[in-house]
Parts: sequence; structure tokens; C-alpha cells
Amino acid sequence: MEDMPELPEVETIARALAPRLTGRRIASAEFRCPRILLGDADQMAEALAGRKITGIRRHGKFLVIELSGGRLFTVHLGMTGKLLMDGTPGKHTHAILTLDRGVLLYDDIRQFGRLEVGDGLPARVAKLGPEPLEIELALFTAALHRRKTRLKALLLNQRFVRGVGNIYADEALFRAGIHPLAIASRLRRDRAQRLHQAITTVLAEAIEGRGSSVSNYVDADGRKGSFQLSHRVYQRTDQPCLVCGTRIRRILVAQRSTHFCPKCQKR
DNA sequence: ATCGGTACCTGCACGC
DNA sequence: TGCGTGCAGGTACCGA
Repeated sequence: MEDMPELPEVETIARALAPRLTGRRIASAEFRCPRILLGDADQMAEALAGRKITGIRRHGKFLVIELSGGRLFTVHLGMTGKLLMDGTPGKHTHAILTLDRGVLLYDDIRQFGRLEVGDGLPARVAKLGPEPLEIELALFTAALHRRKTRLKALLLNQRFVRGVGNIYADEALFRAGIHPLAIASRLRRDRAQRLHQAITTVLAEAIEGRGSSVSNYVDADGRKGSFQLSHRVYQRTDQPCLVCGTRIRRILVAQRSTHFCPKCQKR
């Protein structure tokens, strides 16, 4: 296993990078792997060169690096992407941004990440759902009741809410006491409220813990996250439920590994 | 429009 | 030691 960028991890990275990147100027950019680029490598390098970095923020699982002139460098880390300050380029370094002070590297073993430069958010990013930490209960419940899919699949759908991935979907469903195969449209209001609360709580706690780290997740400062210590079902297959002792099960939902307690989580 | 299934990559753990 | 298999937290795309 490598590492993992869901909302809390990306938020942690954005916070760590902000003070180090803001105010820096990009002297030059080099892109070595066309596969991960949404755009032409030379054009992207040209669009970045000479721009000043004015800020960095998170949008769902996307990192948005704001540049002078309103230009945006949008980065999705995929499954194994890393943004590193002042490291040494290696086999999996696909982008090198030379700054007026220091260097910003993009590493990505599996090449599932995507890099893009534009004068606004890319359309496919702009149309994602609301931030899960901001959506109000009434809107959340209404959106939930419009979908007939299984809850686990819905939580992973970035057009429903943006930023929840496999770990936090499983953890939120466990904390809400809801089965991952429950149908969204049939969820009673009190259970929808529990889910909304569980999502809020688990994401906030994970951000507080600087994200999860299954094996070697390291943020931009090289510090490890600690939230994996708080996982109650994720990757705990066959271990006892921390509430009732029942064996945690693993099933596939929408082709994604899904962990739950069959006693605590009801359809 | 909305759903599930598949493809895209590399590396690691595990059993034989 | 090597080889085959399954697994990995991502999205995009396809057809039903």
C-alpha cells in the first residue's frame, strides 16, 4: 500500500504548503509525464513560468494553486500523488517547478493524478458537489433522497459531495450505524441526520489528526498523519468491532473494498 | 440522467 | 529466489 489523498489529507497538504508557497514566483516548470497532464506540457510550462503564487486552497480532493493574473494550477493527487518541497527528483517525479526560492516536485507512482493549468477551475472540477463540511442538513437530506443508489457508492460520488473517499465513507457509515448497501432514497430523516453528523465529525477529526497514514503517508512537511489510529472499520477485516466485538466484514460495493460491522450497521 | 462495470498505472504482500 | 495473484485510499468512460 502506498498512501491516500482524501479530503483530510489534501486539506493537511494545502495547510502545510500555504506558508511555504505563498509569495513565491515560479521561475520555470518541467513536465516529464504527458499521461498525467490535461494539456500540452510545453504550453503548461509556459503558462506557469514567471507567475507568482498568491495562495493555495483545497476544492474537494483537488489542490488549487492560485497564481498571479487569476490563473490556477489545479492538482489532483490520484491515489499516490505527492507534492514535495525541496526534495530530490526521482524515478516517479513527473513535474518540477523551480521557484525563486526552492523547488516544488510532483511525484506519483501510479500516475493516476492529473495536473492542469487554466484561468479558472476546470469545468469538471467546478461541477462537483458541495463541500461535505459545509452542506446544510436540509440540503444534504434532500439530495440524498433523490438518489436510488447504495449509500457507499453515493458517498464516493464526487458530484454528490466532494472530498469523501473510501476510508472516510466507511468510517462515516460505521459512526452513523448505517449499512453501506442501504439505499439512499429510503433513508429516514433521523438516519440521514446521523449520517450528516458522522461525515462532519469524522472529517473534522481526521483533519485535526493531520490525515490517515496506512503505511507511509507523509505530508508536505514530511510529518505523518495519525488518523489511521482512529479507524474503526477501514482495513480491520476480521478484527472485532470496537463497539460490539462482532467480526468486521469486507465486501465489494461499486468495485470498491468496503468495511463494516454487520451488527452495528443496519440497512 | 443515472447506474454499475471496466480501464488506467506501479508496487507490495502473500502463497507456492 | 522467483512467479502468479490479489490488493491499493483516484477518476473517466462506456453501455444499459
